[in-house]
Amino acid sequence: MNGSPAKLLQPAFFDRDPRVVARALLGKVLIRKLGRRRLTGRIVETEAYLGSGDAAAHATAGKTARNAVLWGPPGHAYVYFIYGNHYCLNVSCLPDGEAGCVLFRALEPVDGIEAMAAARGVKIRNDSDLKKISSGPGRMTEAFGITRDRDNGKSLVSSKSDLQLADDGYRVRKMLVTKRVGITKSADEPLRYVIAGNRFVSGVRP
DNA sequence: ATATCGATTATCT
DNA sequence: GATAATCGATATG
Repeated sequence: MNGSPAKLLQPAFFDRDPRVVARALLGKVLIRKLGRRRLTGRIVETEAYLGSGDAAAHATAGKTARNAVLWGPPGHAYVYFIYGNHYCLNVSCLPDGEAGCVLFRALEPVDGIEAMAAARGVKIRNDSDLKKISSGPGRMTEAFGITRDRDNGKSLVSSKSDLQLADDGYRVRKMLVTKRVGITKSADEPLRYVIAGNRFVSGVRP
């Protein structure tokens, strides 16, 4: 449990440019409700994907069955399968009819750490093993049991949803902006946002 | 410490 | 038939 009660984010939070939303999401929490238990992770790394003009975005080639959620109302989950192995979670941005999203790349485990570690198949022997739970887009979806069948198109801002985004009052001190990871097109755009110094950011750290 | 590579499948050319 | 918003294992310095 957490000291301050987490407040569910509103649809209007996501009815903005993905770059604004991606920054604003740092420090917020992702919650998976499992009966009376819950998994919680703090968002420490995001990337913005825009509409037309962003060659790296799935929206760039137009609307298809796979990416239709991107054109839907803001605050909904866009989940896709990648590299034959992994799911990635995004949240739709901008008003209904406009495409754009934020990719979640890493979470700091908060609640349900044992359950998440089990879902990932990792044993927590020491402090650094915690990073294996949800530091990476494919890792965090596995920890949360996020799949396309289960979660694609689902609202992340409904009190009835089992997957939610909320604000628990945490304040981000400093944020860094870098290039996005793992893409070949539009690879130099500064659209990745991380909480400075947070050890759960994906990749190698100094 | 960094580098390379195989896994495995939905989607698009 | 090629590619992909990745991960984990293995090899090498």
